[in-house]
Amino acid sequence: MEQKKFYITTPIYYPSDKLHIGHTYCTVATDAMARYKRLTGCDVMFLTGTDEHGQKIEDKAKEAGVSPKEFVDRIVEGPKGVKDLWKLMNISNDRFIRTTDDYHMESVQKIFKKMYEKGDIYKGTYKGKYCKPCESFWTESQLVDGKCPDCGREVQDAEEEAYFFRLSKYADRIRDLLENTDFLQPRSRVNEMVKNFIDPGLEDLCVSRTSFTWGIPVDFDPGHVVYVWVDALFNYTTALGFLNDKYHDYDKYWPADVHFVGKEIVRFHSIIWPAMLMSMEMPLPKHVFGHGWLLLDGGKMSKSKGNVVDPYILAEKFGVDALRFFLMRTFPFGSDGNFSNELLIQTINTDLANDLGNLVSRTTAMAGKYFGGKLPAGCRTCAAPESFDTDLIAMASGLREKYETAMETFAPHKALDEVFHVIQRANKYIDETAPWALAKDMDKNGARLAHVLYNLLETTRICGILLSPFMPESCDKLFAQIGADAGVRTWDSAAAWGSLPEDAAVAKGENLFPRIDTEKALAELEELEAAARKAALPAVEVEPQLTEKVDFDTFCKSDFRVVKVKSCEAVKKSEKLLKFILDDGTGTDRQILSGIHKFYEPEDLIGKTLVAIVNLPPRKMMGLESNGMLISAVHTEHGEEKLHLLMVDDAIPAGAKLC
RNA sequence: CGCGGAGUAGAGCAGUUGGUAGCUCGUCGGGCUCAUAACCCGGAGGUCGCAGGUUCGAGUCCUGUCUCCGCAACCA
Repeated sequence: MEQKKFYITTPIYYPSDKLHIGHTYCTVATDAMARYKRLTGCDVMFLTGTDEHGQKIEDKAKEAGVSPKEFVDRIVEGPKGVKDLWKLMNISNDRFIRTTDDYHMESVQKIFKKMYEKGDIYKGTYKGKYCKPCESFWTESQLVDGKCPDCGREVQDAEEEAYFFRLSKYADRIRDLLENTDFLQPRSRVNEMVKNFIDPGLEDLCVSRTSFTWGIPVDFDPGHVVYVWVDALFNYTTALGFLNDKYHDYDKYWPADVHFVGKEIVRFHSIIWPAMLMSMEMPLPKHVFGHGWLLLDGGKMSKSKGNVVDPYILAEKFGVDALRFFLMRTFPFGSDGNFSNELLIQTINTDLANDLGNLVSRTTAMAGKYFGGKLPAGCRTCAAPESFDTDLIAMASGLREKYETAMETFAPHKALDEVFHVIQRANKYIDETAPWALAKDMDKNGARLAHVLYNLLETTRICGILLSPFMPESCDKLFAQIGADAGVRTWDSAAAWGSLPEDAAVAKGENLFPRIDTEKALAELEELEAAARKAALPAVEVEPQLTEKVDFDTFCKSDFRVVKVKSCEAVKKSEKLLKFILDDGTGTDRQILSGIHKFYEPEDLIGKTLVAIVNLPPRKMMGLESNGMLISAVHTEHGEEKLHLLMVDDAIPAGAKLC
């Protein structure tokens, strides 16, 4: 029998910033699906990647003072970059495409040309609003109060020459595809697409730009670069070797079985993408699934709100598998979900620690305690089963089918729900059978006890198999503890009750999922997140230099002198102020007050040689007179204010003038 | 009337084709002691946003209405 093919993709992410928990959600879901399909015996191709062109990245690179390529290289390949994150999350992608890869760029140029030659791409003018200072084009709808959304200045009508794709030509076929097939899922997204975009009429789509250069050049018309659509969407085919020689699996894997995408890009994948494929006379992907968003406090995550969740912190703190599991278990895949640290910890404690982890722990502990880790022969069968025996066995035996139904309809949360029903049933089974009571008379009940434990191990094994796409590492550990070797970790064996050998070597190991102290963990998380926010702020910031000039005479009127600290103490009832008595070389003590207690302890400053301006008019602070001001250097580090008093060589005598 | 989604026990959420309202946490009481102070059983707590309608019967279909959220050319 020929092996079934399964081709699945994530969106290619836009590396203008670090990726967050939302991207992780989508990629973990795709990974779980890919692993599930591999488990069932499919020949799987799992693709992810990055979409690296466009104005925004060009701008960001400029800001950072590097070339666009250097900029995206850092985010994609660099430490804690995209690839790093997927490695951390144990993502099993077979390929990773970057739209700046040579083979992809070459293919895109050919595709663009082909559509042009066919007449589906034509040259026209792109009308929009132009902001001269920002050098950027905006559409009417992007404007804020009719003004440039970036700088708030007036915009003017402008036109630029551009290529357009005849999207309108395919409107009827797209409508049919959406309304009369299960191409787009979940079904609720169909209405949204049809009513929003098809009903009002599809307009032709601008597919090239001249206003920026960071893109794939249109090879037959210098000055134009391919705008996002052709460049980004066709990655799903170029990564298989379509119109290039880098890979050779296009015929094998295309069309894709499913594209997993976020709901905000459903439009591109359910309207523009199939239309372009129709134009190219290529087969369409079988499904596009638009999953929901993770929300924070009911609103969406955004950089500007400063509420993005860092997957690195969570994975390091709670473990990769726990995080993967949480994302898939908690939120219905098609709709939005409310993310919170509390919910994450609660899910880990309830499902993983209390239910699954504890089930494995108590089962393996009893197998060890009562039978030395090896059940006696004959434990698989029971002459007179109780109703709860048959109940448990029936549930576990039928689990794979329910799980499969859920997975095939892209409902991983339901699949996991089914698994945990069985796990809960198994915990109940322990209470019903009370193995510790049986163990009191091994001669009489030994065989019965062995059977009970076998049933528990077997249930655990089946659950382990079905959980392995979600938590690969942890399930391996689980299998090792219950003595399930490779032969009984298979998809087939998940529906075959009794696959576990009677003499499997059971060995209680470390707790698979330790319980988490909620209060403590939340506090620590908050600290970590605060630290991360701080680290994200610029390392060092200094005040911009003044542009206004000061004439020399004015400057000379400021009398800067070297002074020595004779005494220094905190001013009573003041948080900030220090009172200095200084030797300024005149023979008379000078008193200066300075609000720097936050940075210095008074005793540390006695005897130091500082610089002060001495001809400022006297000023009262907290009832004390200050005659002058000590000179300090100030800057900001990670958003925190820093101050250093200007300290000079102690060899300089008090009163020396600075000029 | 731009489009879409959501409003269900104290909190967070499930509820394919209409048929006795469920889950997790919390709370109260009981059981057990193998286990990660975990596990098992039971109780209290909801007029399923509001108002109508269809139906023998509606959280589930229809109409109206209120509130919240998202989208409206590239934030998963």
